[in-house]
Amino acid sequence: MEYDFSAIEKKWQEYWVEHKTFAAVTGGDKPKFYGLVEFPYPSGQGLHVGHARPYTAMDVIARKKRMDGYNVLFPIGYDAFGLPTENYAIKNHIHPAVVTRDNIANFSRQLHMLGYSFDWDRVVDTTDPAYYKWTQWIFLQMYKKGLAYKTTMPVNWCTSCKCVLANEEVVDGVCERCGSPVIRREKSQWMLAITKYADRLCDDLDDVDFIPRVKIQQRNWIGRSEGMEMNFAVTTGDTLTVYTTRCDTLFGVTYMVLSPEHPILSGWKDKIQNWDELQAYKDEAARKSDFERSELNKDKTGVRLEGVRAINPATKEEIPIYVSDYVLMGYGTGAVMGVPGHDQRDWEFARKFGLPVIEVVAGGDIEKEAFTLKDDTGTMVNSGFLNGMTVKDAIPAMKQWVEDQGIGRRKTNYKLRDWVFSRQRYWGEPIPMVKCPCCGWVPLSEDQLPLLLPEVESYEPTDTGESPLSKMTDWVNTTCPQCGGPAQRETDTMPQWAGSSWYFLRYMDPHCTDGIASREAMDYWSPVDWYNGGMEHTTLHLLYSRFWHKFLYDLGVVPTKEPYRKRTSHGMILGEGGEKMSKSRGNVVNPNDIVAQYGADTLRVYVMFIGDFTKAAEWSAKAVAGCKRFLDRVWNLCSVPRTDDALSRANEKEIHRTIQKVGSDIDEMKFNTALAQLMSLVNKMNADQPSRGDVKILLQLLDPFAPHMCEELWQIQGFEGLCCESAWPAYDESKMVDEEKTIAVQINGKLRDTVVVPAGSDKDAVLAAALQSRKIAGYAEGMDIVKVIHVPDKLINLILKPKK
RNA sequence: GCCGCCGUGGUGGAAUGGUAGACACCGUGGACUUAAAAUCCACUGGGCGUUCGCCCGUGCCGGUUCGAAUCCGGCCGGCGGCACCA
Repeated sequence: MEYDFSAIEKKWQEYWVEHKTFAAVTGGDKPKFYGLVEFPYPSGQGLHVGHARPYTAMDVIARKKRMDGYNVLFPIGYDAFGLPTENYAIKNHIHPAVVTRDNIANFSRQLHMLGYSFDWDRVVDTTDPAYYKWTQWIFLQMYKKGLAYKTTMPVNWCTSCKCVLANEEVVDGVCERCGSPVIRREKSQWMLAITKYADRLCDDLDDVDFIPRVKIQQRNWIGRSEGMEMNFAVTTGDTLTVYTTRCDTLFGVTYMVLSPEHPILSGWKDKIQNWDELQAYKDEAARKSDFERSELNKDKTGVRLEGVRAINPATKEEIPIYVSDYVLMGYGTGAVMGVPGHDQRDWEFARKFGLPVIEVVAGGDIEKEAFTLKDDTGTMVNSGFLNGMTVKDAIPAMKQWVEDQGIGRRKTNYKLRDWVFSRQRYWGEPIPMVKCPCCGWVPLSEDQLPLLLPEVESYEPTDTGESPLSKMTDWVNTTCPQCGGPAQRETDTMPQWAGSSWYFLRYMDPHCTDGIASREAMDYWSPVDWYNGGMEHTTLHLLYSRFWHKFLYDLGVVPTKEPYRKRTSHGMILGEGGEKMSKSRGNVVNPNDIVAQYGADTLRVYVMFIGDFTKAAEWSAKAVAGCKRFLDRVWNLCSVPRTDDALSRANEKEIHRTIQKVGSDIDEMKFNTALAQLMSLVNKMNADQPSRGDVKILLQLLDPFAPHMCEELWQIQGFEGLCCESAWPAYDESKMVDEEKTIAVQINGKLRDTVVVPAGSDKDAVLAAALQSRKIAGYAEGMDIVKVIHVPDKLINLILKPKK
């Protein structure tokens, strides 16, 4: 018989809302648990099954934690600023706030429809002025501490969005969001000095429980390297500073290379004999985007400076200086020492320009390729006082020598760049800064916050690269907070990452009016105990929010150094056929359709059963139906009156095992095997009719996955209170043991038979039983038993040799 | 190029040193039905042989071990991240 899922699910969803069943209360005696999922961007398409997987997973965890006796905070909100809404507003001439309101209403309805146990009194919306007031406040604190600054720099400009992008938002030379080409433009931008936190963002990863992949990717992105800055004397009389991680190879330096943008070049204009050639090369490099420069990495280009040479401080020999675009101005000093014997790029460059290649570390074949060391092997040669040393010893020895000579110093470098924080768009948080002709940039005073977005007639971005706000002269023209004279507001807005960098703090106290959240609430709920989200946010949102949190920690605003104790990640749900779901492929599954056809509980069970949670999984309509069949079986089993509150003898053992397995599997996010175990238990109960006590435990164990149905059946069986508020059942290991065990019998490591023996039988007893087997006796005929390996209750392996 | 992950039936996947394929999907046969759907029961890795067995089998080749999907080395293939970062 099928159950009436639509009536049952509606009934319990309304009950939970009306009774605020899942409202979190700050404080109390219970231990707290704060489970977090990434809040959605409320797009016009509505919720996607891609949301359902991570949301259901954390809902299962949150529901189980409540049954485990935790005080659980499981909140949701909307990351609602952003381009799609703005573009939709432009196209349809609707205010983005209206679009946002409608989309949020739709998302909210869908999230309720899936039965998530969110605390609906704590919903956060980043576009709410009561929220973005505090986003602006954090920006002002950063400005006051010198972490927010405005500078003119080449930026990534998306030709379609007509907007600046952060480095992290440019993927393969195109805009991460719209796929249009990204070009370089000089623009004045607000920047956040995330690089000042680079070391802590790296080091503090040691103290958090993030999955290794996330830690590796963050460390990779930060790209810390320990090396030296070294000064090379130049024949012009000045010095050239390079950065290197391989100072041990100094004797192998046969040339220098400068970035085309290196500022020292202009000072050498009258000394460089081939200036015209150099200028032409610089002009060409300037026309290329970073992407083009790195894409053309097959063939090295460059210009040799005529009339200027450097001196190798180790060999005292004069060496040529080149300009080449493989050296980037943005990393290190914009100048490198060329060590062709031991750096592959230098090797290629030297080959192309006919430069000498000197071996200073023996062990490779520098005729064929550079001998670059990965594991500190090799011995120093042709290197004066370093000769005979291992590389491991040579590096500190050379560092010491360079410092003693006063020609260099130890230096740490990072790939991480400061965060480009301005966007030339309307639908974002206004940056609360005023430009005064007398005072320069002046922050708004905190009592002026929130600085509201003005109503504009058109949200169209401008081709000049100015925000739509720049046309709002009434809003732009203001007075200087410092001198009171006429001044102009900043018209750029913040990127979408701003609002999401601290939203988890707001959930702790979402209606707080005198701070981002009350100290009491933050002391109680911090840190987030478990944050699950997508790998695509590892180098963006996750890094940015850790940075903001550390800044707030330094201000004394938040109580912990790190925002998240534990971070896990889910795999994507792919369309049928194994491709990414997308509108253009037409393979998008809408949760509304699945819920209408099978109910929310089936969708929840399916997305948890689909496969390993951490890996990508392919949608299968057939398998969804299988999950519905499972729930129908549960319904049929549990909706008939049952008697006897004790566990039935027939099912007792399997029930205790299931309690243990489902509990540990949920804790480890192995939802698929938890459900497999529950399916086995249901199959068992179908064979051996369950008692009322059996049914009770089944409902409790299944409740996190299929909460509506379990709650209904709980009521039908007449159990007290709510199933979701009952205590997670305990298992008794002594009730799980088998009296008899089936033992695998191997001959020389190959399985030949099985025997049944009493549990806990010793080696001799098992051996005796094995030899009783006709098959085993047949194998043992005419053989000596040389050795017997016994694994208690599992296996016995007889090593046989022919009798002499 | 560097870093990381992965490779198991027709399919999704279990099993992380001890009976490979749990659980499910698909498929086949049966029961029920006037019939179909639904439901229930049985079978379901490949091959040889048919009461009962035997051989092969976790991308490929080797190694360690009494015993390897699992550990180690080397290939092949796929996915993700970073990428002229000195």
